[in-house]
Amino acid sequence: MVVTSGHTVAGDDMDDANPVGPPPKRKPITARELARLMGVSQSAVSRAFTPGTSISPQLRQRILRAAAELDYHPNAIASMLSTRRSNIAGIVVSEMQNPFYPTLIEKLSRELQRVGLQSLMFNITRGSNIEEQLVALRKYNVDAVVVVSATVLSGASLRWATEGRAAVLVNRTIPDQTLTSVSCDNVEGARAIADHFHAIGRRQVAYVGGLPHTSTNLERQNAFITRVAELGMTLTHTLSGGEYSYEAGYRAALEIGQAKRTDAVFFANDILAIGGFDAFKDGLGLLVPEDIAVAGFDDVDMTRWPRYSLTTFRQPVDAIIERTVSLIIEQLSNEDFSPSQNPLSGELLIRHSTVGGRGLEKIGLPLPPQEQR
Amino acid sequence: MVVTSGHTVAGDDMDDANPVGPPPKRKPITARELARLMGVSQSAVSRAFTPGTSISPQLRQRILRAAAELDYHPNAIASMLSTRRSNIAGIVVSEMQNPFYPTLIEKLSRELQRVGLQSLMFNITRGSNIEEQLVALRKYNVDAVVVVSATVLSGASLRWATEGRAAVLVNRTIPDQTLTSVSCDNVEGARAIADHFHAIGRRQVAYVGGLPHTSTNLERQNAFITRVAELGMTLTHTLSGGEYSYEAGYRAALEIGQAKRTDAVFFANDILAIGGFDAFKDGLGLLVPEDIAVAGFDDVDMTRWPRYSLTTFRQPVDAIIERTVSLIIEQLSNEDFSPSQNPLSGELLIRHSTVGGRGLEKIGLPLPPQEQR
DNA sequence: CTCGTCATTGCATACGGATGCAATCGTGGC
DNA sequence: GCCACGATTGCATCCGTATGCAATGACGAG
Repeated sequence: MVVTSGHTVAGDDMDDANPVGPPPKRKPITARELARLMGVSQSAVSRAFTPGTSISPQLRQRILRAAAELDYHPNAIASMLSTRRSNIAGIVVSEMQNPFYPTLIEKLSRELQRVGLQSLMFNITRGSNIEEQLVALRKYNVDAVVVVSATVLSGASLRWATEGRAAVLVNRTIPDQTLTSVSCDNVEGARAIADHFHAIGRRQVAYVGGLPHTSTNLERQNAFITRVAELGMTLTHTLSGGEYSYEAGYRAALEIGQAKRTDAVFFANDILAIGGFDAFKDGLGLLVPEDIAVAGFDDVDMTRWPRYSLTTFRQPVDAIIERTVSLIIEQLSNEDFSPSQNPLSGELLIRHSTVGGRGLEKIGLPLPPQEQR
Repeated sequence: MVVTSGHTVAGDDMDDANPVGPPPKRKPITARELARLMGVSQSAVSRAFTPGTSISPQLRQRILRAAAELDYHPNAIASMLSTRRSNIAGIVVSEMQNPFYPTLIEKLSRELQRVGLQSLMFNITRGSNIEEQLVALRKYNVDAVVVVSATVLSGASLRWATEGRAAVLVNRTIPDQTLTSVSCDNVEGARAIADHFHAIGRRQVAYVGGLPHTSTNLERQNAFITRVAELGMTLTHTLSGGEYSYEAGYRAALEIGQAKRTDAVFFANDILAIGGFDAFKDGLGLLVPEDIAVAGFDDVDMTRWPRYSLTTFRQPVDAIIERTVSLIIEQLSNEDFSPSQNPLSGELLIRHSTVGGRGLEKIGLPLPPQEQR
């Protein structure tokens, strides 16, 4: 048996001609090379870059300095393979017409980055094969999964996709509560809106929902209806916009406004509410809030625009993100971790769409001071 | 269990924030195990999952079936290490107040996913050490980088971060043009707005910019000013909002409106324009477009809301994304690829903020048919 | 019936770093 | 001056796949 180890560098010869250049680019320096150049072991290099390992401060410094000089950076892929930790969080999102979510995702991604997790986006599109898209989540071995997709995914899919890793559902739940979720307290919010309508003397109220089968929609709707009944108000309409869009809000508002027996409407989110607001004012010539009061949910930027000055229930975005990140960290470190549901308190923001000019004072520029960013 | 090693800890708080904790979870099945169970070689398993490899259809089927049964999926991390291809694109973003960008990023990420690239988000925050944040880009060995961050990053940083990999700058350029960029044709857009103002009889026009030193702002401003001069119109103001925000537009509009000698304003993006619109109407009681015409840039959703019906220059988002993705694919396959600048044509959308009710007919619902999505 | 060819499949090793364990070095105690 | 012990450092091996090359098998030509 011939053991021609080493020796012939490559099948160079003539068939070196490879027209296509599919594989690599200029190779970055590796830990081994750095080590060889410095006359130390590759282990030393590895340890120099790993906090809490056994290595003398001097050697570590020497290595770090040399690394900086030679532009060496540990290859994260290789680390992942040996440590079985990717330091990557998968963020599962789907179509978002609601500007609330891009904002949330950006902040979330920033926070995750701060604790050492990069965010890998997984866009789930309604049409295509969902299970198949989730396979990627598992293949990439992400340490954690944050699901910010209200729809599309079933509980079963989610359980499968997140099996064996840290996971948090944001603003959605699954019926059996086997997964940890963090959300705005929809019940609190919807009740607050109902209470507010009552407090300003409205008695004929309506609800306009968004995507029918989402937990956000159902929770807000049920809580609102319940509270409205408790307060002895009349529920004139319960509509579903079918989606969380401006047009859906506009359409629903036309229907409500034309019936002329409603004096306050709670839209399940701000975009719906803004569409409704425009329909009442421009489409039907009603006065807001005199003829009809309008409230939304989320507190997106636009609610603060003077045209709308929309009363809304602010989702505690920062708290949601903070809790999400800390729950993930906890799951990553605790062997035993049991799923929990985490509704977080929001805040009712009363603006001109429910309380006329007398009740609040417009300040020169669009934003009342306490709401300035 | 870990017995906290009293690590001397480099208090050198290079806050290498790493979520700590026991790495592993329940181990998924590997190719080797699958192979052993089936009595074939690990290579066979690998080949079964790699298109275009030498393996009989029968064996491939047998393996794929068994894999499905045992819930085996090739570990992407390990593949990356072997192939030196991560199939990941890094998307570099920074603070975005402009809703145009989240939308773009979502679509971009979806398209990249369609061609087999997952998107890893890199949020660059203005405050912190930028170079340090870019290191991650290199450590993760992303195959490609898409920069959608108008600001913050210098050309030098970008060149370093993207060195040796496919890269595309979206809606920004760097002076020396050593990197490929794809953007909306700002010059075309700004000229179109100027022409439009001229066509509707305006002669006293103003420009309101956003972030002063961004290429988008500079290009739009210069092209507008030039064209205005060519057409013999008077440029009454050239303001910089300082940022692309509603408030900045509002403020600038107050200043312009109070001077009472301007009859058309081009805002460098839609958010500025909407702020300006509200300032003119609510803040100053002017009529739009009768007293003053307002135009924006981007064509975000809100421009179509009936309240605003904002004339704007539509960025060819789909074309931008398509070109970006194809340029990336090209760079990934071509050894020699030279950077190019790719301005793409947009489209002037004339709406009511420049042409009164006579000129356009409002259709029942908010969106004129040809603009329905 | 024998040999060459092509199609499959297995074997061995590389990818770049992490880490258990052994080897080495420096020190203080006796 | 000798030995034990803790602090460092190096060695060898593993993480899970991909892939060049050799081995095996099937099949048609001569």
